[in-house]
Amino acid sequence: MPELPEVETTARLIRPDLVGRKVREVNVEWTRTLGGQDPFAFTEALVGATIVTVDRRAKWVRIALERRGKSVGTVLVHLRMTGRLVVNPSREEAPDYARVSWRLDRGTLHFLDVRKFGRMEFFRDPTERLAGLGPEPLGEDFTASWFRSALRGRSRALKPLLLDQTFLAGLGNIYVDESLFRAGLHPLRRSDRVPPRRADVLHAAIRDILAEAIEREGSSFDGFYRTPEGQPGGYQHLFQVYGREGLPCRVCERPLKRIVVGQRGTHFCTRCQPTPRS
DNA sequence: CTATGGCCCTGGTTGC
DNA sequence: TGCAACCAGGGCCATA
Repeated sequence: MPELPEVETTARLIRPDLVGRKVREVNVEWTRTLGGQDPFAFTEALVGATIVTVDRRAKWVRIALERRGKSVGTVLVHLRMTGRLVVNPSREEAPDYARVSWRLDRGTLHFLDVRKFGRMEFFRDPTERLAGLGPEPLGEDFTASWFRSALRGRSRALKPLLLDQTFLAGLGNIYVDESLFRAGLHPLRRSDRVPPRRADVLHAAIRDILAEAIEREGSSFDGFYRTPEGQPGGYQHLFQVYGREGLPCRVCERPLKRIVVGQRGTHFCTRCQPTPRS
């Protein structure tokens, strides 16, 4: 499932094929991908516009558009579970599971999505849509001291709190489990009971793991995530706990455990991440 | 504020 | 072999 590293990789790899391109035609094959927006209005907003930037905020890919040198809006793409963005040379037939396609003056951008949870939405000003998001884990705002007091200010279990995009933006199920393992923290530990020193370790773990995963172009393990070029990522080879239920912990060799927390599969080591007292 | 559960979706896996 | 039930899960929403 695409999380920050996979979305970052996607944005980086499609950017060179998109920046400077003009949208010639838009095809909406699955209306709900537009998240309730009218397909005609969506198409009208895009056709004739030129792509000026492609970047990422949280798990959103942002594609900014202009006309005659003036900004006209931004398309936000959320890959959710199985979404992918790929750019094909023009004239090729739309690949399987193409939900929205943009024919460009050179090539075609396809939004592929098996499970149809993904979204592609147009905003004149995307600020409001992104307003509630927490800080970027790799950004300057996400400091150890901010994190320490932010944890103290909440009293939720770490796992759901780190998944909460309004608290911290970009983590998903995989990288939360991996970060908690590296920091030696149980997923059900309450955030306000994390000692400051340990909060610092978790802070570093989150940043280091995300950076390492970006270096390896994300994680591929279930046949879904691929880079826009069709290649699997490489970080799955470095998983310590995710998807390793029953296998020996790489640190202490005790079999790893899987529980369900907030309807999410949660993987951890009972020895390296001791159970909180209450 | 926090917790829980349903919903959206489909392909792959499991169970009989 | 065939088929139905079940599962994964990010974000959002309703409810307690």
